[in-house]
Amino acid sequence: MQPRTLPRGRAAVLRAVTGCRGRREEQALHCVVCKLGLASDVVLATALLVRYGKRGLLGPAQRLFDEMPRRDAVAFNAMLAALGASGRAADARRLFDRMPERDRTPASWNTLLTCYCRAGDLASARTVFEASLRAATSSVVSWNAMVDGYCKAGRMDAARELFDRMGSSLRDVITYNTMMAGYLRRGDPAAAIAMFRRLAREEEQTLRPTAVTIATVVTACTQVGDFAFGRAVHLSTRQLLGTSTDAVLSNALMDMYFKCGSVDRALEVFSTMPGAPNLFCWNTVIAGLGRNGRGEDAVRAFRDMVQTSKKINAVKPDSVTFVALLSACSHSGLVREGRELFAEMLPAHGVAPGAEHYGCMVDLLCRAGLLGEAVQLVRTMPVRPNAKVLGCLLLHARSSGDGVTASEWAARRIVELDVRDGAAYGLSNLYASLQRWDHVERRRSAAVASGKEPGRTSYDAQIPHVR
DNA sequence: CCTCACACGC
Repeated sequence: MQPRTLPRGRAAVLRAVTGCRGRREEQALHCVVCKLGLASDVVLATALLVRYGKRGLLGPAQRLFDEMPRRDAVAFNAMLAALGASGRAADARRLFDRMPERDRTPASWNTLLTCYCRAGDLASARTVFEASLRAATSSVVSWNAMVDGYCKAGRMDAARELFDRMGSSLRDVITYNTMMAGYLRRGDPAAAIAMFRRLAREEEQTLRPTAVTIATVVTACTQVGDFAFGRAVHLSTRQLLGTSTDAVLSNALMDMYFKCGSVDRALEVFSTMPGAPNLFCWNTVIAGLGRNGRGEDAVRAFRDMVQTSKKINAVKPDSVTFVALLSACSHSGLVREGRELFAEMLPAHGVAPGAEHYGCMVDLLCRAGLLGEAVQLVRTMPVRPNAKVLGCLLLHARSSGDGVTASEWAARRIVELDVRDGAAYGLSNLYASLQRWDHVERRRSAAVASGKEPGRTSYDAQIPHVR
């Protein structure tokens, strides 16, 4: 049933639903839709369903779907995707089997395929893929979805096999983007760059890179440290893309420039990026300034973020923002600022300090020689101190004159840590370097006896800092 | 209105 009135209003509501972010906006728009008597509009209901589904709110999504007076293939697909996003592949399968026109809707097959991939059931995904090939409901999207499934499962060999089977006539730029992202995720940025070069070389006439392609290859350059090639890609972006950059690409470029020490170029990207910076961009800037020893500027950027957010669009600092910010204070020795920002986290910004934030503060206080205050903070913290926090304390306690009691205290807390925690196990290696053999023996035999001895961890890499 | 790709802190 199409509404007789408000056709323009309907279009405006639809645009608002597809463009909104944040759950409060969604709920408000849902109310507006109901109040305007548009709840039975399949298109609007589907748009709302998609929002809820992406947020993992399966209940409201299911209710919208159930209350639709009639359901088209798009509504079914949206519901399938919502189930998939919540890991409910079996429920998606049952809904798919109930679909009246599924043989003529390729998107449904692709959605089901993706549901299985997300649930980690690659075998079922492959079965759906092969069936869609036989049923002639497949398209390049089906191939890309299957390739992505293998990539996300870390099976790059299987992904590569499909990539080769596709041939240049079937592959599109998303196939390339998917493979590049897969290699990056597996920790092989060189292979991602090789893919990019192949795209540029072989598919020059037919395929154009997208902003995603450029963002991915720039990230790969950052990871291998090939800043020359990353810079070259940046300079030819306009020519490659034909359009200007987007927020994601700007973010990748800023990250690269910060990590190679080109603070000015990073800030230039920031100030010329299209639209208002989102949370990711602010976090990158704050972290980037911090890692380049520009703590004061990082704090200033944070203040800017909070100020501008009040006016235009609500970008609220999150947990990552404060890790970046407090680390920046720590690296630049900004004790007073760090303390103030830490104190205002929950009351002013609604972000509850977690173990990682306490870790930053302990680091900050220890570096400034305020060992007593650091111990006091760990003693009173509402979160269970983790191996990083205690390790930091122990590290600094040893080198300070009044650190004996702090050292003993931290040592006792460390012994209480869960041996199954990789970082906690790593701490026993730290003990080894400190000649605390008695503790090492006790902890190791406990770990081996319980059959839960983990492998070496990244924490080991921190040991050379101990002197 | 739906199905495939990308970005941040230790």
